[in-house]
Amino acid sequence: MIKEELKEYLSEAIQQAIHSGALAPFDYGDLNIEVPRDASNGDFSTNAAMLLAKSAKTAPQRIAQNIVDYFPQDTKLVQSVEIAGPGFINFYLKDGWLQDSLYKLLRQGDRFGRSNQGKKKKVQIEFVSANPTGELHIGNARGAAIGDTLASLMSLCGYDVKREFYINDAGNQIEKFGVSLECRYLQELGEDVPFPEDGYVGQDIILTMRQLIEEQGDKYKDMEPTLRRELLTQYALEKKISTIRKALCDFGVEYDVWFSEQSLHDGGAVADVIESLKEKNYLLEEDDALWLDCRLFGEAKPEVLVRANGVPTYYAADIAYHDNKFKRGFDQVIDIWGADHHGHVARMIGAMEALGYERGRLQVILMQFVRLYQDGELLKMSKRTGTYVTLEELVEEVGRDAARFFFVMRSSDSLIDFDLDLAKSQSAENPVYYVQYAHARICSILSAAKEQGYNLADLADDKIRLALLTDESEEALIRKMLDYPDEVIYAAVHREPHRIAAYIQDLAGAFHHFYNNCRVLGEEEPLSLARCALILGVKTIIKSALNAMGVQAPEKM
RNA sequence: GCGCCUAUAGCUCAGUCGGAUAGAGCGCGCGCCUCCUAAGCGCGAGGCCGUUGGUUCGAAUCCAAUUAGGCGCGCCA
Repeated sequence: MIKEELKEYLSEAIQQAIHSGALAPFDYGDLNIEVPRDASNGDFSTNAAMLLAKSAKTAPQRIAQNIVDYFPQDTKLVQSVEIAGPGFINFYLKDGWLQDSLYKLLRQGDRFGRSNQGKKKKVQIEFVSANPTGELHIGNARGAAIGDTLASLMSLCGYDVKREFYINDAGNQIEKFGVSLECRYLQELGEDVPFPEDGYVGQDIILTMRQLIEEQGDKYKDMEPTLRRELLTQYALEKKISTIRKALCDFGVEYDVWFSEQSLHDGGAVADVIESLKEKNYLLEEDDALWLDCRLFGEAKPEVLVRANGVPTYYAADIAYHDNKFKRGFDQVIDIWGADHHGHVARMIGAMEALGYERGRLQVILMQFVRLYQDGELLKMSKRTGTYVTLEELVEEVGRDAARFFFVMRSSDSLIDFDLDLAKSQSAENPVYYVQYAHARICSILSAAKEQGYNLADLADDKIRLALLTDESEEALIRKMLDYPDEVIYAAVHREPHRIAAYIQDLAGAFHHFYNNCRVLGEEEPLSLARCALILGVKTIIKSALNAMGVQAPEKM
């Protein structure tokens, strides 16, 4: 809000300078106001003069001087404007602006941090979408943490966000799954059946079949194999999906939609989308298979859509799925995939373009892998062989809050080495506790204040003398608090949820610094009340940010 | 071989369309609880921002090359 105001003054100054002939007319785009790292460079600053030097064909210093000369004199906000370094323009605001801003922040309460950046644009975020043939592993946990947090942040920014899980309940994997299930089923009934070489050796599917036998006995034993596999698969999928749903729910993630791949085949959507690609002349027939000519949108080679055996590929189904997303009216579709799906990105985006959807409406965020170490050895994770650490185990080991914070705080571009042996000790050192501790401390102070008879009913009232908050640590804290809405927007717009984790650590740090510098209780009442108001604001922001990350904000620790 | 991601303090990582003296946590050294939660705070040591070249007023950030690691390049998903 202050940045916007400064931007207007700045733009006014440039126009005045041009109008009076001090500067030759030129185009200036979006002006950038930032908060200097070092407060001695002003409360706010802009590098506009340096950026404009080229298009204005004038030295940065001269532009800066002209802007300063024509800067509005009588604003209620700005105390002074000066030029520094190679052409920075630094703004110093009038005393009390921080405290006034804090007042506005407090009036907004838990709406502080929300914005209309997204203008209710309809956004769908698809994440995790793990094969329902096994349990969720630690890599899925990362995707869950990132996707859910991004969704929350975008919601705060005024996007209309839906979370979606795509269930791969069709195709080859499911066939193999069925064969493995059938084999385990028969083995559990005492038959000597060899286990398929590429089957799913996980213990979990043995347990699932055991459960089936307990519930329904051996009634599938003499059934026709194809039908039997189908029924066993159906049974196991339901179990698996509900297990997955529960694990995610325990991890704090709830989806709006669980979308079945099979439904796309059954409903004819796959056939339809192939037909429309055919009409647009994107298809080739070769070796009895049907290919999408990806070269038409810049890819190296065609890709199979329908195999020689008549079965559509995963790619074909995924095109139909994304077509379906846009047909449901989403303006923006975001997928979060593991790095191993990298090769799939360009051809999915290309296929959407081929279908006539504007480039940019589908965006894919790739996350690098989580590598697991144990006893210094790399563990190869594989769902098929059943060697992986599950989401449940992770939550049990390190706790949901620590796990979510850990995954959200790292950029999705970074490869994570996760050492199981250190997981627990790491969790004790996890920065999440630093942030939660700040929240708990505040709660404790506020409840003590209440006990001591302070009236905390309306700390956002204009009778609270926020002007008393002039300690260096108080002002630094307020500055940090004021950053929150911009941080949320930045994280949401750039799809970088890890930034909010970094921000909230900074905020907690500023609070702890304040705590060690100033006493809240036991001062003269007006000051104590002002400080109560201050920390209430901090608490609100921490809670909002942790909530977006799916992390608890405890009242006590 | 081709494509994508990564390389910043001893370790794990941030670093805002290129901007002012490159930051945090952990670990290490010193100090701070008669006081609202010491899961905290303060001070200090620790950097060729992988390497080389380029772009410009200015590069950890952009471009090229190169080295190392991860991932992908299937009628798998």
